[in-house]
Amino acid sequence: MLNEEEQLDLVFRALADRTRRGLVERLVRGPASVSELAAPLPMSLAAVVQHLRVLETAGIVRSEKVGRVRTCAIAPDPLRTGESWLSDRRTGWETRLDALGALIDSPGHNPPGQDTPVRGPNTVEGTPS
Amino acid sequence: MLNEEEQLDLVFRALADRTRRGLVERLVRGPASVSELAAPLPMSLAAVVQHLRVLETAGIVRSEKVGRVRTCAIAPDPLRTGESWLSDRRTGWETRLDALGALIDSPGHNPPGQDTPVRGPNTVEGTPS
DNA sequence: GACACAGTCAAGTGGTCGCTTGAGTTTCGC
DNA sequence: GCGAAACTCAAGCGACCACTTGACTGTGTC
Repeated sequence: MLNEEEQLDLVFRALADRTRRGLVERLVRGPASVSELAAPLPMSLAAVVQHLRVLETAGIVRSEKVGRVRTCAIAPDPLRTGESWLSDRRTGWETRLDALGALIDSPGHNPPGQDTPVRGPNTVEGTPS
Repeated sequence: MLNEEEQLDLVFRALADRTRRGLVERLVRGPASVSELAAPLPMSLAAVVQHLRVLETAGIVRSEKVGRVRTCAIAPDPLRTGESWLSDRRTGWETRLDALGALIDSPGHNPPGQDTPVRGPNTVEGTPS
């Protein structure tokens, strides 16, 4: 069990690497063995295994060994976690902007120009006494 | 100008850190100065500035200096980029699963059991001769 | 003009990352 | 049984990361 912050740490960190995103893109098209995943990549098999371990620790990939072959597949839940974090922040920002727009459109209000630095209604929000 | 892969590298790397995600969450609620952002955090101001630089390099934050105060704000486009990458992979995986489900449901088909290792219809996709 | 505020810059440090190499181990096909 | 295939493990290495400290620069206030 790991909380949401740890989960996000692992997921975003895992996806911050191009090789690992490539592995995810490949696995989205269907499961594959470690050797199949490593074949097109310009690095050692051991390196690919390490990348897979990062993805598996993040929960993005799960794998199962049968005989001498380890088969890997996507587990999409962590992707959803990252996606909804991003979506929540973005929509939060958009609704704030909308509210700000409504405020500016209200009659008798003097809207700031483009030369004015960007400032919200709650600039000193977290400021202590 | 930087291509999508570089953009994703920077965005996911920037969001892989808890402190930086915290800065984003704060900035979603409205713009703030560097000192305001640093005040509640248990680290030096210089460290916060470094985090902000990472976010700004990723394009997630933009900032403007007026007088001696630098005011930071969210720029949501990179968040969208990350969000849609995640969404595309996830939906890609889901549609593949749907197709697989339809295949299994088709009459006369012998579906694999739970004890069978996970395998798609295209396991040997990238395998060379 | 003196002083403090808000930030900037540069150097340094311990830790982690991505990758390699080399030496196992287990399993499959003959 | 024997050799090849498919990993697995561990050590090592250069680069990068998060953070600190200390010196410095521009800006507002008295």
